Amino acid sequence: MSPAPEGQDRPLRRQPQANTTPPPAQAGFVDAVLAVVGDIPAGCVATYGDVAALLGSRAARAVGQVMARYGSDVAWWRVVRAGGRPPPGYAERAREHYEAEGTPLRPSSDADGYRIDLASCRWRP
DNA sequence: CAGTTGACAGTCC
DNA sequence: GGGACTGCCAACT
Repeated sequence: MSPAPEGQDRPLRRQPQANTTPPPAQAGFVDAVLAVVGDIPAGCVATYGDVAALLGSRAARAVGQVMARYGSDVAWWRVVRAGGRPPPGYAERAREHYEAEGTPLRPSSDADGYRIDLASCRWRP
């Protein structure tokens, strides 16, 4: 196929926020992340990079920040890292949700003791 | 206003 | 197959 060597991807142009006076906190990025996470069906998971990509940004880390602060109101366990690994420190809590929702897990020798089978349950918009 | 942080991803060795 | 560095973006101090 075409090599498409175009290095200039211009993926960007985040949605303009008409709101110049953010009341509680600019819910622009936050609301977007929570909305995407809320769209993930039970039994499926998405990576931080996927969520960020849906927002039109590569800010995978920013997504994690939102989850850390506002994730308490969403299914944060449905958002995992690349490689199908749950967030460090939350592996046990996430595992409870995965088993409850029927998310395909795979045994692992990692400290977490398990891994998410992204190949089978990676959510795709 | 500038620097630091942070539940990451992707590539290179 | 695993480890280290860099890049990216948004919020916090």
